[in-house]
Amino acid sequence: MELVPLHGWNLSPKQAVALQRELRERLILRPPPGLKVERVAGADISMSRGEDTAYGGLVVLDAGTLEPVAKVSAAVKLLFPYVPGLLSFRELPVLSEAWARLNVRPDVLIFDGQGTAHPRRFGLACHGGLLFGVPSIGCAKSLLVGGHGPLGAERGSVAEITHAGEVVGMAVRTRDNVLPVYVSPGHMMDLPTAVELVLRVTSRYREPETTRHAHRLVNEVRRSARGQ
DNA sequence: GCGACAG
DNA sequence: ATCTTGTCGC
Repeated sequence: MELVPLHGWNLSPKQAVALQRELRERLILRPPPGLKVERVAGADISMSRGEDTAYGGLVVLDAGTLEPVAKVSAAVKLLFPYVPGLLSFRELPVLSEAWARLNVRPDVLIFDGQGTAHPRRFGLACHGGLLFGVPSIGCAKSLLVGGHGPLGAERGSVAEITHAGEVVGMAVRTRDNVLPVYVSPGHMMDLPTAVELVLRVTSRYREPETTRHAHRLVNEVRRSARGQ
């Protein structure tokens, strides 16, 4: 699939922060009118302890059956360190390579990380959605910023995530009596739609099937690339 | 200055 | 993210 030319990746953390402040102005925090979700994709990366190579992958699922219809992966040398708040600069170079190899366009892409639930409202899902030109959602396993009140123990229970007086996302219980996931819109998305979609692609496990498939894919790719 | 801190 | 054994619970 096509990439939207945004910028290079050889940046300092300082430059990355400045870029986030610029790029966030381009975000559209509402879904395209009449959005029909027939294909949902997940993205993830994997790496080994002392290695500097990252493996990135995307898996597109049929939204009705949740069966994979396309898988792509790539391996790239890591350029950027892990800095809380700047995760996209570490993960998107590899994911871009994988995206370029994809020949099926998903209607929505779910990232393993935050969307607007970010100190500058520009998490991985926002950056990725903008770069790939696709509606996107952030679905993280833990919070980066903000907090939320209690939520019911049943699947479907939610609680607003607030930060600096703003509602930036939603804690969502995807399974009864299991820790919630943290959902926030990325690009071309709003919070209610993001929550609805995450629940739609989550069934037997805490995390969306998209994320689980992508996670398995990149780990398989890394294991089979090991030693070569 | 002190802690918190997606993956 | 990754490194790892056992263990609690449905």
